[in-house]
Amino acid sequence: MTSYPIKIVVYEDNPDLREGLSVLLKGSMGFELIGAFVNCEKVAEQMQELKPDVVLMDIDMPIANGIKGLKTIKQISPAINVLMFTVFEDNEYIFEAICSGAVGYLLKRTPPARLLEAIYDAHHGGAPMTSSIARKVLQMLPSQQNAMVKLPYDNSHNLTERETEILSLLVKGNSYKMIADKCGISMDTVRSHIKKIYEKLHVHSQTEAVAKAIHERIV
Amino acid sequence: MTSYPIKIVVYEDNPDLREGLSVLLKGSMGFELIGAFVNCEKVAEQMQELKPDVVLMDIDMPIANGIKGLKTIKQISPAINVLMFTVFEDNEYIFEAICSGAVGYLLKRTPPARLLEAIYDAHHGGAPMTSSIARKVLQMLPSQQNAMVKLPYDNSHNLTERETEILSLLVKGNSYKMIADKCGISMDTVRSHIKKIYEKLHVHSQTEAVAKAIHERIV
DNA sequence: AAAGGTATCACATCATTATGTGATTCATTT
DNA sequence: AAATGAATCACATAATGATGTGATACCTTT
Repeated sequence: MTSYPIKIVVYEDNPDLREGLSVLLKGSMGFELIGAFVNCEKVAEQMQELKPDVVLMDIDMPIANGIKGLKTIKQISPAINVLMFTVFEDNEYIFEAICSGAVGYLLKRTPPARLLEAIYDAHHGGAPMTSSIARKVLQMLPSQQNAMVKLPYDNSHNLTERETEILSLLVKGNSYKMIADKCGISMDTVRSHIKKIYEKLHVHSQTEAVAKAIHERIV
Repeated sequence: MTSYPIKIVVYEDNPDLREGLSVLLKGSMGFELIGAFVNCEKVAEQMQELKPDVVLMDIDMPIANGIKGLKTIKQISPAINVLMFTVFEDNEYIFEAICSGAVGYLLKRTPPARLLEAIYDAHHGGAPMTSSIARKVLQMLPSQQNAMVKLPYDNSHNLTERETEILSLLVKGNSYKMIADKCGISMDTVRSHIKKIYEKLHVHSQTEAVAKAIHERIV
């Protein structure tokens, strides 16, 4: 799954920067630059031919820009990890890039060592980004208020307190015996509670009850 | 808005670690530790009295845990930047912490220099987190846009296709027999797959496996 | 005082799950 | 050619779970 060295393709219209990246990657153990292009016009063919592990993608390029390139790549080979690489912390682009499957977002002023680290991380299942970008990403997430509002416990099934307690212990993976212990009651009582829970939830096994409990936010 | 030095409060039940953080912060220019506590029981009063800029919050503490503490803090003083600080990259907690307004998520094995950097970032509008946590956060984002772009399920447990399939059938409430039917294999084979799944997920019952599968977005 | 719901416990039985050991086939990697 | 891992099946046993039928005690609400 993870290969060594990491095969990298760069899209970057600035010749100096492209050259700089090329030198950096060539001089670094474990990284192999297998292609560097000025824009994304032929990204589809290039991906199919080169099969890189990681793509470093400038956003602001003439003719075919990086967001477009990203989308094309994720369409034809979703497994390739694309790192966006840009001068600006531009919210719009960040949002679009992340939603289109970019795995990270780096600024061009990232020091070389961090850049290599980021490429490594991207290849190994991480999503490298600066903390200020991360903050912007977090702002796209449901806020705490929303979360609060969206997460009331559902008790449309009219479970009693005890039943809810036992259900939540089930969700946490406790056996009947463990529940009996934790609640200080007999296993038979646990049984009878669980029987009642099944009736109320209209299920016939622990598994179903647990799945329903989590999905419907009962516990 | 940004103050100097950065005033920090730590919640951490491990005395060694608490002491270590204390020494680190005292020895670092620009950082001032103004409080360190073993749990979040009195977090409300402490916040009102100390008014820190950044809180470093352990998650797994006895009596009053870090998620609870986080929620209390964001309720009474939303401006305080809370950094979660934990041993585990546990999806459940990450999701809850981020949705509750945590500004970052650090692992305890973060080297001291990075830790200071993270606190600095948190205070200056960033959201420091490791790239692997960032990846998990990305997975929480609505992957609107093309259905093509599917952010990958968490497969950090390295389940095979077949195992994932069977796990998802379990989550839907199927018994071994039903799974055997639907997959066209024998019950014994289902058993052996499930045994393997348990090993990989480090669980010992259907219930635990199902809970983990849902919480960690494995299926 | 009666009725209804909750929480508790017991006994019984059958079904399902968990765990161990072992084996075969196929494809991939070394 | 050998090693590895995935997927398949079999047999066996112990533990756990599902379901049924009662029963007692304690609250509320009627």
